[in-house]
Amino acid sequence: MPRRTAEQAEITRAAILEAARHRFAEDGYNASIASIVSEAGVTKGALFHHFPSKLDLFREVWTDLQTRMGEEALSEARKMSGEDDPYIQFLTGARVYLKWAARPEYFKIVLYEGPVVLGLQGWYESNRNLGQSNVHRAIEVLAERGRIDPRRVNSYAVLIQSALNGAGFALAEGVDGLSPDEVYEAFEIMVRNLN
Amino acid sequence: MPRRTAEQAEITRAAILEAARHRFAEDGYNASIASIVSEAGVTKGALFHHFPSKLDLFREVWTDLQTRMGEEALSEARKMSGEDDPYIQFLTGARVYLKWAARPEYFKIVLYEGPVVLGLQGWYESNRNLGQSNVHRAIEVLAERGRIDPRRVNSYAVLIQSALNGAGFALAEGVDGLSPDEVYEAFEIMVRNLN
DNA sequence: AAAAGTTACGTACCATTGGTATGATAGGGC
DNA sequence: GCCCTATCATACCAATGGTACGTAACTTTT
Repeated sequence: MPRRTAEQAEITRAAILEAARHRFAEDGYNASIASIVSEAGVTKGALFHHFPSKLDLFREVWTDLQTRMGEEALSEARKMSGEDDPYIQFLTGARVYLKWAARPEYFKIVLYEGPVVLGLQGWYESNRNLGQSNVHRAIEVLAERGRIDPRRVNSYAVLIQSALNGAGFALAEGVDGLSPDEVYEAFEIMVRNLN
Repeated sequence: MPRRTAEQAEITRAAILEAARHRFAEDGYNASIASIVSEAGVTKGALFHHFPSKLDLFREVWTDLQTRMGEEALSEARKMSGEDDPYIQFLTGARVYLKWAARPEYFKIVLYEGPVVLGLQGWYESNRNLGQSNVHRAIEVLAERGRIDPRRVNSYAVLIQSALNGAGFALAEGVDGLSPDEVYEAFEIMVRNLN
């Protein structure tokens, strides 16, 4: 019984996306298409009608998660302080990020499988657009305020971004029983002590 | 013409390992077995005789690279200072690590594909054994010397290890045209300023 | 030294899986 | 009411990891 209404088609598409998110989070990218369409209650025909390839499907799941995390970070930063101090925004963003990193779906899909599946350049660029730019801007602000050596802005930006990234990994993995708050506190101190 | 001498067999095995390292570094884990045996000049039979599965082959390539990097770090640390100060050893290890991280084969196989292919637990454990233990020990030393708050040892260890890891990524990617020395200097300052 | 057993492969085949080609049916524009 | 096309379902294809089995040479046993 093909050719449903446009509304129905949208539901189908959403069901596939959701199922894909579940399966990818569970089994990584080698979750089979069969298992995805099975969970979504459709067939391969529907999937390949809505998405050109498995990779595109993954990319869309990835983008969706990234977007939602970014939105939460932004709205949180806005409500946090009326003024828009990039440094405070950065810290708020870091906090939100650590929270999301501990969520299995976000962690497994965006942080863990994402880079390898989507390729280095794509992932790194996206990550830079989302995170690194914030980090870089925050470090620059510190340099402008005379708190750190301007020549080390680029290096610091990379190190800080990486520390945050890996902290997300460690939290998701439950290393040493660390909590997000605990790690965030140490992170904040580390950044504050740069010079 | 089967059943070569044991010496010949070892050559075959080494050829497969080397070919696998090349192919994995080039195309990642989805480098086909066919391409590996082709480059090695043998057939699938030889490969599956020497290695139980593609995954085991990858793991062996991975381990080999890790071992060689670790040995260089160790020998470098030994020749660096007669005494064995864990903190100096840690810094030396960091330097060597950054150098290796910029090498395509090490980067692509160990850092990039490794975690996803081998699974989180395996990679993380291995990584903890190799790097994190050094990092953790170094941070502990800093705590013992009263330089940092002992309660933050675990958090700092994760953050520092991650910063180093990601710095390796960034260097291999050539982000912002950073050089290993430059990043290492910033890294050293960052660690020194912890409290 | 000949037989027996094992190692080191090569070859043919199998099962899974991403992707495609084709077809069918019903909703929407004229 | 008719036609076009969006929305799927089904049957099929190609690539790939892995296995089964064969075979010849080295090693050990007697």
